[in-house]
Amino acid sequence: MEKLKILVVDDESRMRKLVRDFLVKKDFEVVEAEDGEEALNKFYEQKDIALIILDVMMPKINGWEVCKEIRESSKTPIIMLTAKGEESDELMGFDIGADEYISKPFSPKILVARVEAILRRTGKKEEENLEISGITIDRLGHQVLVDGKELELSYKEFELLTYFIENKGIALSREKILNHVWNYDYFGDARTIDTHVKKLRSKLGEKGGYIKTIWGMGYKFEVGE
Amino acid sequence: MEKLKILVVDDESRMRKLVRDFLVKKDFEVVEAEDGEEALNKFYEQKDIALIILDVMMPKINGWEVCKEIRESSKTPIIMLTAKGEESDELMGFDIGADEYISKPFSPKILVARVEAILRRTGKKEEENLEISGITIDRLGHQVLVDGKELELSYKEFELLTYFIENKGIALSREKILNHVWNYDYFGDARTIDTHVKKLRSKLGEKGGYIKTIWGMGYKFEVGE
DNA sequence: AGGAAATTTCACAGATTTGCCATAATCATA
DNA sequence: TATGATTATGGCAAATCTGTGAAATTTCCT
Repeated sequence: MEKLKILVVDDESRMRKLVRDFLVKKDFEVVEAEDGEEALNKFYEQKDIALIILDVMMPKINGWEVCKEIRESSKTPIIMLTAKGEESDELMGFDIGADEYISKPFSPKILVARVEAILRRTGKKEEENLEISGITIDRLGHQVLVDGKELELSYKEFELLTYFIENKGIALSREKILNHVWNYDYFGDARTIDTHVKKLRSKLGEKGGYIKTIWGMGYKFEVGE
Repeated sequence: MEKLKILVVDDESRMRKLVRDFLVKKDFEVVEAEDGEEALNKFYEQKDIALIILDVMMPKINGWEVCKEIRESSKTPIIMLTAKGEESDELMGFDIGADEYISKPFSPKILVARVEAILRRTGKKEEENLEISGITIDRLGHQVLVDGKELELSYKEFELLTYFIENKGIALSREKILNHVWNYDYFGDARTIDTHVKKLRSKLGEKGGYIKTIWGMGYKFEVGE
């Protein structure tokens, strides 16, 4: 699977390195820029920046300007970093369309968590294959390979499994599943899901156990444990 | 999605109306109160106030008192409105746990921006993990790790523990717990909470002691002491 | 239209959870 | 320390939820 590219903009190289290290550890690809101008250039050069982490205080063009400029033509998520919780800054941050606001000093852990949360929310992996512990989902081909061998699934089964794997580790209520895998105007019985889960589990064989039941709530796809 | 409820407290009806109009335009639901007493009542009646806008100067109970009282049992964001930018006021506002401080006169636009910023900031929590002294709550995964190991909890147990930890350090009455963790239409015995606390404590092992009993009142999650 | 495959619905058995009670243990206070 | 009030606990029955197999429907092809 392609790594997601994140543009990190800060004039302090120490800060960029810090952030980069954490992001790389989480398997993102990092592009750096040390001022607003370079940031804009890199952003336009690379067409596939998935998210931007933007320091406010920078020489030449400051963070607000960069944010505004990018918002003219793109909805790429932006996280703003500002020194201390200056209120006016915060206000401006949201007004001009930043998605998040984190004040320095921050824990890299938090930053990474936010990044992941945002990317999850905006989820832009439409066309890529998903793979997890021997199960490969080929979206374009609409087929699933288990340990390299094709697994025959019906349409709904495929959609359901894909949804599970897209959201691995996340507990999904039946209602949520219904809304995503079925049409929004489906008013049938939520227990239908159970039946599909049953078939999925059985077709997945030993890997069927990855679809865990969360009693009183729904299901969750999770490997291990 | 449900509209978020905002409680607007000010003795001047003109001011309330002004604020309300702006908030309603931004698709919030507004509840009004014209003095501190009414504010507290409304706050406790409605279980789902998302944010409070609180004027300081008010008859009966003033804004500071209201803020303090609410903070005894809740972390609901509070924005204080005070006449003039008196520093002492501002300081006090933050000391007693207000989240923001806006001095009159202010532009409603600013107020709305702050409201949105705060809700954004605090609302994020849905997606983030909570961690405290070895107990990690993975909300998305609907599971709890104790010192890295998964702890099996039932649905209610999970909800209850999450609620405790979200409000760590705050004494929670049984009624309040009931209102948050149980459905609004539950009219059973408040003693049921005791039973769940019992199970939680037992499952948490030595960490079970963090759930403290507040005699005659309810419970509180607190590490140490 | 006929038939096969895919989806849903249904009902029941088996699990798990939840709420409540009785009793023991604690606490606050006179 | 005695007493009334409040909380802790173990146990139980009722309520709730899930897994399944099978039947009922719908969809899709030919």
